[in-house]
Amino acid sequence: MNNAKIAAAFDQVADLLEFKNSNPFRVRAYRKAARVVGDLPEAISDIVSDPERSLTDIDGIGKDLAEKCAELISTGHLQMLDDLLEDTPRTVLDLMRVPGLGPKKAAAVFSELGVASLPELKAACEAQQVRGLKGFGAKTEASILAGIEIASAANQRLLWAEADAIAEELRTFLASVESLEQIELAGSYRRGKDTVGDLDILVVSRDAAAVMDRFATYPDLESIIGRGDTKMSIRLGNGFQVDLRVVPAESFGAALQYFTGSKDHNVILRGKAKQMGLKINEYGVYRTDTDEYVAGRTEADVYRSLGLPEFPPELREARQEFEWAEQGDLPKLIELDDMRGDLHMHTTATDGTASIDEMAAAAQARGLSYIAITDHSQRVSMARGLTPARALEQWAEIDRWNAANKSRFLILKGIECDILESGGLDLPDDVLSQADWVMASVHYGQKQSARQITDRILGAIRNPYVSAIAHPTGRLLNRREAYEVHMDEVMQAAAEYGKLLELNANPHRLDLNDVDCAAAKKRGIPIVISTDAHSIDGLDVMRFGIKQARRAGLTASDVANTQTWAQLKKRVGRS
DNA sequence: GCCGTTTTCGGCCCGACTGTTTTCAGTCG
Repeated sequence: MNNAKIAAAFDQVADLLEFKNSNPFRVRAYRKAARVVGDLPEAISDIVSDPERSLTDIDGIGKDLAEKCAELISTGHLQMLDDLLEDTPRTVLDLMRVPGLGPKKAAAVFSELGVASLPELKAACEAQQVRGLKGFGAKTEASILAGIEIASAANQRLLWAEADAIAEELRTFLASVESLEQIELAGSYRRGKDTVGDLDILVVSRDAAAVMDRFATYPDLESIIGRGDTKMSIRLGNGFQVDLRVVPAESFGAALQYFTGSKDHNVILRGKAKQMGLKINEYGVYRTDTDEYVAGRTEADVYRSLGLPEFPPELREARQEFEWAEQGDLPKLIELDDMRGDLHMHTTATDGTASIDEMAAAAQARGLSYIAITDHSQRVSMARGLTPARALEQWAEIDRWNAANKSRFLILKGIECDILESGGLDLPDDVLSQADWVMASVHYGQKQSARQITDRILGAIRNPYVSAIAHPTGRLLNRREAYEVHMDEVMQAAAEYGKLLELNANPHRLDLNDVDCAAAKKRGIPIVISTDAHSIDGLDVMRFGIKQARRAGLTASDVANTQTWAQLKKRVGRS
């Protein structure tokens, strides 16, 4: 029972309690516990089994939730959740995914009409039964009907990279409004979350109506959800929602802070304001007693008025940022310019589309001073993985390239060596020993048990020629869950054997995730951020990895490939 | 259900918008 599963159980309890119209603060307690457990950079089970420690030391975990964690770990079940599920079928939770249908209205259709799933809801709307309920009308019924399709869509969240493309397009589109003075995107997009549920645009304009009119003509607009004096929401063709808010200039910083969130970060901020005799909303910071405006023009002003540093958006997750600020050691987060090398990429030798020479030129053009060519090994037959002979042949070619190019740019002889299903590596040690840089990764047998997969990875870590584990959990965002793996054991071994872990910057992977990267940092394991490029353009995904690294609180010194190869070489045991 | 240099009880962030109302509840972020 890992942290993610405990968090999922608590989240489900929160959903069901909310549906049952329980005390909203109790619901919030479960939600907060789910988040705190999910964000924790160490295993709950480790804390439970340590007699010196107590879960109640974790903020948001009291006596009751500590016991529920212990119950989940020892039995694999939560009696309370099982009981709740007996009262309420799991499918009713789908009802609350319909925009406009919250817990109250969902409960009403369930208890009054016996509607327990999206298809039943659709039928009830079409039979015009829903409009008869108290608090419902024909318009509500119509909007529910329209919303069912949105709720049925499997993936509501976009990859950050996809959201980024839309965000930049919208920014350009709205920038042509003459009265527009400032524009910024907020929300989880600005915080750099790996997936984004919607976009929040903030603008300052003398003429709000002009901005909204322009917004209403956005080419990909599917429907207008609502429009008021200061707020307008639209839905795009892909179902993605975009909110636009027009705020006065003296409130821009406060609004940006407010709508960037996260919600939990803001709750803490408000609490702190309250203690100082201040109140804070999206219009600014005000004195509680006199309502006098204190700050709001810039985010820095808002935070300063509360005696806090301007947190980078990526850190605003109510994890450790307030603690860091208090101790005065908010980390100086890594930036794209800190990167000196890229240690994971493919060429035409396997499934890439560019040659070694082309990849080297493209990497140089991007300001890097070294790369590792890491084509697949033979087991990955679909990609024509390299046999020992072909690997040695490629490395000889790289030697010739380095000899011929007297520039300071360096190509490393690398390999992405498959960790076989049966354990062990896909290439013999006498071949691996001739590489400068060996990444080991799991591609097959991802459905094996956590024990099997963990042992395979531990075996790779113990191999003296392996430098790093690539995409350590195998997840593909919106497509495939991470395989089962005991990450705490992997990290312990990585720390012990001096091996590195990858943060794969491909926007579909972003693997390790932010929480695991933070855990690695805590254990002193260097992270290598790499693009896994299969083409020249593939080298440009580095910035997505940097975003995620920042969310983990990583600095340049936590990331191995901010160093020169001469420095890094010592770390990975090459002489 | 959590939490405590105002507290072990009584708080727990706050405002915009919509639809159904006729002063407000529900939803959302």
